[in-house]
Amino acid sequence: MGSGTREALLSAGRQLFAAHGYKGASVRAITGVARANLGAITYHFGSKAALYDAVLEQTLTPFRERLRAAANSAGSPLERVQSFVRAFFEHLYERPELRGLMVRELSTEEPIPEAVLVTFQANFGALSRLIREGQAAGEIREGDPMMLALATAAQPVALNLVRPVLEQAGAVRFESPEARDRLVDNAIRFVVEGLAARGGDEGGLR
Amino acid sequence: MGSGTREALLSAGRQLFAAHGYKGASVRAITGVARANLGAITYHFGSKAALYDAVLEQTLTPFRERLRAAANSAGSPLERVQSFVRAFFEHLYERPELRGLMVRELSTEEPIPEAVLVTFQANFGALSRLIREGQAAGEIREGDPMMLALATAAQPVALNLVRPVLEQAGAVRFESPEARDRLVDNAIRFVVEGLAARGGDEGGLR
DNA sequence: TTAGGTATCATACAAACGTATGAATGAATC
DNA sequence: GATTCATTCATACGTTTGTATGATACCTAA
Repeated sequence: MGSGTREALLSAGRQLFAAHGYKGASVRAITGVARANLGAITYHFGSKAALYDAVLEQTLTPFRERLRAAANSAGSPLERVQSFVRAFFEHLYERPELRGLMVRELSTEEPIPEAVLVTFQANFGALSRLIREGQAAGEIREGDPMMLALATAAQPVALNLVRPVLEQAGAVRFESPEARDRLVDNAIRFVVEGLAARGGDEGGLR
Repeated sequence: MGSGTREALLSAGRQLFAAHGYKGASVRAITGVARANLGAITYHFGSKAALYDAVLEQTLTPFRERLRAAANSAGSPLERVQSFVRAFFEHLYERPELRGLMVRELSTEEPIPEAVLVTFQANFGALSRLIREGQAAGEIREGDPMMLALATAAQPVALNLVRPVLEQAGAVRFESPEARDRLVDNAIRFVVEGLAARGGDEGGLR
């Protein structure tokens, strides 16, 4: 076991950094939630910034791997694009902290941490390759694969970003699983319509 | 004129809040950029929080009005959706600070300020109404107009959000106007494909 | 029991924070 | 020329920040 303190700090850090940002989450608040001593972060990680990096790494790695797995799943390229988008949604739903961390990282003007760049490139690369395959198979319409990948990934990214506003504005209820499913299905349908080649088999796959 | 100091504070605040967040932009930094005295924010706005609210209001109002104008422009509903999306992109491009402010506002877990909610509801409402019209005209496919509006707005929202990563990752160059145009055109094409009714006139409008 | 290393603890510290205060300034009003 | 009022200024205050320090506790190996 060594020390559960280290893991408690990572967990509290993930939660508080996501909710209040790097500056908004104080060392005292984090150690408080983790039921650890004030000096615990310095001892286990060296500094607050190092804890933040560790949190980012710990959060982004499973995300990266999940999307890679979805991209390599069974089915035609366009079907795998759908799996990819669905996995994107699901992962963000299951790990609410990821949203806050990701968004806060992107909104800043400070240099973007390595882990974020790596994750972006991996996910974005996987999706563009998938789209290129789909074009070769005649399943996806013509167009720059990178641009199409961006437009595709925009669905899970944006819909999760605006989630708190949707809830607070009362426009769409995310909490109910049925509403969430409808939203995800709608996004996937939208993506398929946006990507599908309009030759022979009309109407897309779903 | 009264005092250019007030405007200088708003301008510096807009810039620094967007770049570094609320907590990251100190009163000393803001008054420094504005070439004003340390006490100037207290004097002119009462507090740092009040300055932030003023910045938000000053930034969001023109945005709201621009999108409303685009939604009410000439053309068929689907053409007006395109104008809406294009105006969305253009406004975010012309006012880079809006991106940082908006995103940072959405990533937080604190209650969302009035001005943000109002802006969201106005823009989202205008877009859903447009889509409903398009459905009535047989120009836009079936589906919940709110869901379709979300999927549509996702393009400008997400593509602007990830902009710094795109630039830093070297994936897409935003700085060059031609690349930007290609990106916007691609997003609009994607939206039209995603929305268009597939009856009679195949292939969408653009 | 003793020694040694790891972890936790209560504090202390300097720096940065937002705000308050009262004096100085300058232009307009009488 | 004196008065008034809005503004700017230097400075001080009390908090909160991240980190450093040295003592204490705990477990393992001798």
